[in-house]
Amino acid sequence: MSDLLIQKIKEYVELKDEDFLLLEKYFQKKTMAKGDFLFREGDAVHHAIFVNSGLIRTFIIDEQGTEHILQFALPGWWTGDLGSFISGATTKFFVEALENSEVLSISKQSWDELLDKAPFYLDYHRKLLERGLVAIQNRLLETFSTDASQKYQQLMETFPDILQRVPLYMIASYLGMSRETLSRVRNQMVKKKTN
Amino acid sequence: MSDLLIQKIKEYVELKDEDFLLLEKYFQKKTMAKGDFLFREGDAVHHAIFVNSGLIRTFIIDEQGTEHILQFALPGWWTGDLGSFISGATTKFFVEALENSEVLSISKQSWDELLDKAPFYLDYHRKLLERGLVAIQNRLLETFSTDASQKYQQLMETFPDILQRVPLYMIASYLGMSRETLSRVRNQMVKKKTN
DNA sequence: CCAGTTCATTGACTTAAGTCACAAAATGAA
DNA sequence: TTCATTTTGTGACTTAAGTCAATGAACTGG
Repeated sequence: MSDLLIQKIKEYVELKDEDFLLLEKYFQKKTMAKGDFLFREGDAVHHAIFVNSGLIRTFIIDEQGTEHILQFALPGWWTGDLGSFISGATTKFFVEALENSEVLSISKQSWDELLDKAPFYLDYHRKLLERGLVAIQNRLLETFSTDASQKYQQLMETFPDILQRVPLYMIASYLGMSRETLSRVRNQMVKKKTN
Repeated sequence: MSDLLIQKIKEYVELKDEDFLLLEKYFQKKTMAKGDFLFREGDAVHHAIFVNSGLIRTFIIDEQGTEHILQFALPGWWTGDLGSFISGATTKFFVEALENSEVLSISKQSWDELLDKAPFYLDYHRKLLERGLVAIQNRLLETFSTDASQKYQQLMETFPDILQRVPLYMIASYLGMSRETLSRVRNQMVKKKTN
């Protein structure tokens, strides 16, 4: 079983020994090579995904053919498409491994069963949702109230590790700007520092 | 007790008669006149708010002094600041009644007790969070992939009622554009229709 | 270790949206 | 109704960011 998942759950709720024995049954380990897709636009999403190691991104492609990255999921994060997972509708997302990765996969059916049987899991899930909602709210407000340079600096502070691991054009996409703009922003910052 | 809250909960979970007797104890009715603030930046937020009637907005004011509206809460919606409510930190939000309104208020303490005692409420809350997270994700992706005109048209389709009830400069703020831009977008749409 | 791709940078130009200033409507309180 | 305030609309101009195109750097897989 994934020690990481157990560790993460413990950050939110109390876990007894028999509790994480229960978890074993529900999750399946899956390895992904860099470039593998977990699913693509149009797929039905019947699994929730927890990242054990590696790096996964979720993105959409809009009508103009432009990619927009919604999330970079590092170890300890959940990823996938919550909307499709709960509604059963086909997804608009692509989920791709940016590095060789290992994930835990749980089917919708198992998920519902687990929520039903394990109060601690329900509680964990709820707290995760609460924090997730707050985080994405903040991200939305940030897109409204900051310019390109501030967005980049903010990212550098909150997820410095991501900058080391993903190409800059993906960072730009995540921040909602063109790669050229990001390039210029970075350039400006270097100039200002050396002054 | 609020019939609306009960009705809303029933949209998500099964409710027995004794269940909504329980609810009575936890919520307090509060009336707000147009222009009243429920709380402001810097306040500690110890209550969650359910809108029974009227219209409430939540917004922040950024460093440049510009307002950014995060939400218009119509009857049946929850509002406030989830982040501060769960963490206890002071808020950056302003919550203001745009019309004379009636809300239900529940303290953090009661909230936790209710979640603990009433499994149906936990379930309702969880499902609400799930849908809320998906909705705000979609809003974020929309800000990345659409121009001013598309954003306005999208809003017209999803919340036509709001347009009747709030000044346009607030709509503009909600959509993340200046009031002048919104004015021009609307003007263009009229011209195109009459052609 | 080389060839071919992928990625980043830069300059020139375009464009969508913002800003400022003012005027015209609309609203609403006395 | 009237007067003051709030809200909306418009023109002129600015600006941040996008687009296009070309070049160079850096990986990477055989």
